[in-house]
Amino acid sequence: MSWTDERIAMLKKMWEGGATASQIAEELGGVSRNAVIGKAHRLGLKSRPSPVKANDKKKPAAKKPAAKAAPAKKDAAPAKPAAKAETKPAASAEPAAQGSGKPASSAASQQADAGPKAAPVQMDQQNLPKIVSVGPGGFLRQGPGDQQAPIPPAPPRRLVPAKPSPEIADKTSLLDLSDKVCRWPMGHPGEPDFHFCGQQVNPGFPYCVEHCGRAYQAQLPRGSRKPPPPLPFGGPRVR
DNA sequence: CCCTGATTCGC
DNA sequence: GCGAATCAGG
Repeated sequence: MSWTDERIAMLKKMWEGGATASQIAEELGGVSRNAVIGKAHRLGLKSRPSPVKANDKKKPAAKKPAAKAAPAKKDAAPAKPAAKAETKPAASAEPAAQGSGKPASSAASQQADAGPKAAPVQMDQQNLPKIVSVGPGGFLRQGPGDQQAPIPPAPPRRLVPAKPSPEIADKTSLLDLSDKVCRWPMGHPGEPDFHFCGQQVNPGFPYCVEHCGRAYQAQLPRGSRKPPPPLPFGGPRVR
């Protein structure tokens, strides 16, 4: 697989959106988690709340000199790493049946990218796992503190009907996203029919009125673990 | 164990 | 430029 513009765009979107490298790799398909990370770095998108980089030593000089040069090839290592528990190399799950055209409405799951600054959902990288509502894929969103009013969705006004705007007669692709259109994902990235809602947004929200209703449903805490990323792209994919 | 991202380095 | 191997923290 090569890094086409689309794939790179997808990578950026997801990476910036908070999706993990694994999720990105899985959605892109045909690439490993490492490939995604490597590419991300080469693209300059680096650093994000990395679990392994929590420490802020004033002396960054602390590297792994001894462990570096040698480990690459285990030169004189007497015993090889018995535990080569490398997780399965993401088998590219390409949609085999394309001709049948599956309904994308099955289950919207992915994220919808970082919304406008005014978006009710804050994208704080260090935010606390306060979960109270569910987003696109069923993943949980942040707490009320980050969400302002629970739901000021659509007051009165004549709201955009369910008919698509003329400007978005066709599918709204990843690259067509803007502050004006609903970013609710339809289907999954990487799939042939993946696109975004594209409706006119509910002013102040990243989604249209209809999807705001789905995005901001309150859901009280439960046994639900999984702090969820701010804007998880690879939401619980329905498989 | 699992997960995460970071880094290195041979290709 | 790419990504597997590896490292290292949670």
